[in-house]
Amino acid sequence: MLRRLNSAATLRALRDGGEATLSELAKRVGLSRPTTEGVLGELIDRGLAAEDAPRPGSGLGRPARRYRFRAEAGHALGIDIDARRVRLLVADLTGEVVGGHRAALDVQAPPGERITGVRAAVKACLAAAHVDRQSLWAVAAGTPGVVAPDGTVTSCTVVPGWEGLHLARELGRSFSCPVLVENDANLAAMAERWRGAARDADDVVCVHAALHTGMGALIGGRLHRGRWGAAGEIGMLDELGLRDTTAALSPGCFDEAGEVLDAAAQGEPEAKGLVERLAARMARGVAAMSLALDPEMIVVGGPLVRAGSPLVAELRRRVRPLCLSPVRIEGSELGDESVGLGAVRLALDRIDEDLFRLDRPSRHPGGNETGEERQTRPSPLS
Amino acid sequence: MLRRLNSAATLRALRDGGEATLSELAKRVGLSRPTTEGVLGELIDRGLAAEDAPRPGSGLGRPARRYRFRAEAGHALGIDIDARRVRLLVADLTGEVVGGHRAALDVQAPPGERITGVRAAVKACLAAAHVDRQSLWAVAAGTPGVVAPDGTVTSCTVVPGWEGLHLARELGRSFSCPVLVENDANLAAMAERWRGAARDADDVVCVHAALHTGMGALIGGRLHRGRWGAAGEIGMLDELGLRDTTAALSPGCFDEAGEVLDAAAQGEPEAKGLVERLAARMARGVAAMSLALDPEMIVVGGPLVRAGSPLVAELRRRVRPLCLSPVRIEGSELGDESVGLGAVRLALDRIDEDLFRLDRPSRHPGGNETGEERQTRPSPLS
DNA sequence: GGTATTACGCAAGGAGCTTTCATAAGTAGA
DNA sequence: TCTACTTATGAAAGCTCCTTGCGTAATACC
Repeated sequence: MLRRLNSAATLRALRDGGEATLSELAKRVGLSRPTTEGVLGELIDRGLAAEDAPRPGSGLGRPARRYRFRAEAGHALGIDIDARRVRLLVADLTGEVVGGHRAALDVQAPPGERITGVRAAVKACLAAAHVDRQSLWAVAAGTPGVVAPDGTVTSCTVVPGWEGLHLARELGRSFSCPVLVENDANLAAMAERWRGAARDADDVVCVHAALHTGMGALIGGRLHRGRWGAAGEIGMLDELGLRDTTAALSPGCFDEAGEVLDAAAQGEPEAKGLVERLAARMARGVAAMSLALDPEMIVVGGPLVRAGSPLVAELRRRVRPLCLSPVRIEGSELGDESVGLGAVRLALDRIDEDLFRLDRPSRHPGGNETGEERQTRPSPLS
Repeated sequence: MLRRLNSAATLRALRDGGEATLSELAKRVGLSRPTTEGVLGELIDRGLAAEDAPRPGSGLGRPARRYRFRAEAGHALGIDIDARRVRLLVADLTGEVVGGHRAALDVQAPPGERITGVRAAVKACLAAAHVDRQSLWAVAAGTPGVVAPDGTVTSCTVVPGWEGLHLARELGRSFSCPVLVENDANLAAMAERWRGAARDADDVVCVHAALHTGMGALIGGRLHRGRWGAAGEIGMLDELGLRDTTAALSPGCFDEAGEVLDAAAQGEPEAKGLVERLAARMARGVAAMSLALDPEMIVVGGPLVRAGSPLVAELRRRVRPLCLSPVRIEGSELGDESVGLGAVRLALDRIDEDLFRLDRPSRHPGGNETGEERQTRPSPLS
């Protein structure tokens, strides 16, 4: 009944507002103290809250007992898989990153081998962070390409053999918690809104400039995947200049492109010219997305963005005249962690969904699922 | 408290499920009969429910008292203003259209005169439908051009002098209820999802083919306006072929374009060729939107769409190969009522927002507002 | 006209939240 | 060191709202 509601509200207040005394918490939630006390007892039983040592000398009167959200009760794992490497981040329930790991992958390796590499990296990551596998409540992975709602990679040009793989199911074998798979640009967008340049924007587009430039969009603060997970792939239209973006810098070799970027960031004129031409080429694609969605801001990230690179400034200069609205355009500050961070955020969102659902308050979120289920609105019972 | 919740749930069940007896309603909502009884009494006091005559002979036992949603308690008015005419639709609280009206407007008339014309049309419409002005609980108007969140027309190429007008405020003077203003393509999208071709789709794009072709998008079943109300204006990019779409059929004259459309619908070869060429030109723009959003379906409507016109079929043929996903493309079935119907739906949504909000159950939704307020999530109190 | 059936209305019971009051556990000052 | 003040705790009483259960009312069928 309505105990659920108050329980969820209290949990949220405790987590988002940080450690608090009973009275503080009661005021924060808007409930009476005895009720809050009861709810807290329940939360402690479920392992989601814990009592801290009281702090003496912090004021007049009897010292209040202090309670905190037990962030270490569970963890979220974010995985960023691309053609050449895998990056992992583990975070506790507040989103505090408690460990990470990275490992190289062979570009030409077949999918099975690639998955094996990911599994090994996960093992190493969890060991290093001293996080028990049972303590993982959700896992999310980002990959280049289009990811269908059920977690299958339906289209991917940059990872050989990746297409058609039911990645969510494959990864799911390693875990006993929900495993989500998502397009990398989409995750980058989530990361930018969570901890990046788009922190207070509800409608965000994230340009993920890489081999092929994809984009992710957050609408109303929520990820927009599209019916088949293909939202943001506007770069498929040739005339918009988002295809083979790396090749525009250096036809053929990826590392060479990196050198061009570094040189441009240092001001080397010829390299700068190349990057500026790339920006000019990409501008129509970014503008098309901006006109389609009219976002509050656009964050430009991905491997092709280096600190001090002229790419962002040049894009800003070229895109804005094409738009109707005064959209903000900023470079990413998250570097190459954006996708991994976004994956963590996605996993945390999945955990929250379980934690705050009103129909079934479980101590430990549900079992293994190899896909995403449709959102269902809670029943309006008493 | 939680009475509000049950009250709202009961109201919704009564409205969406139709007339019912007490026990039926209780079962529908999941509450006990006495509780439902109490809630219903409250709803009757608020004028939102009424008791019907019992139906004798409809079964064994004592005849049950029957209750119904009082749809006539309030009304929603939808206004469709374009360069040449204004169309109005009035509906009751269930969305049943109870009246309509249309009037011509002078294309060259200054905004003041245009507004006066609209006011007169509203008066005529309400009189014909026998709807009292006080009975209007919300009004929505659609117009070509970009409409800012506060109801100002910030950009409009087809209605002279329209740009910069605070249309929501101007129209608001005539009413004592909330007045919303929205882009016509956006409203068309809402109409298509409500009563048109996109009835069961959550992510919908509506192509509104007119002088300038704009698009509206529904994401997750909700209208996506964008930060400045400019979402869908992807046609501003020249290379996408959505600009001056009418001119492509007949440079100069609007009526002539209509003749071309009629001729094409009847199979006249030369006209058909013109329309097909137009579709080919528009295909990239529609595909761009489809790639950007990956909608479940695209509905093609607007003045340039006639029954039997080759435009829709040709667009379908040209757009789908450019997309990654198997998007459905259908022609509108709503004709020239789509914008007006969408306006009614928007007004009804505004009414629902008041009717089902949990913090303040008012008999009569709030006073005059000349803009849209930001959505605020209900407080999580007990 | 009697009986079976279904709905209504009232009363009792229970869950959950709030208010209130006495008590406990500290700090500040004499 | 003792007293007064302040603030938190714990238990009890009271309120609201929902539910269950029972007796009564109104109709159809035989």
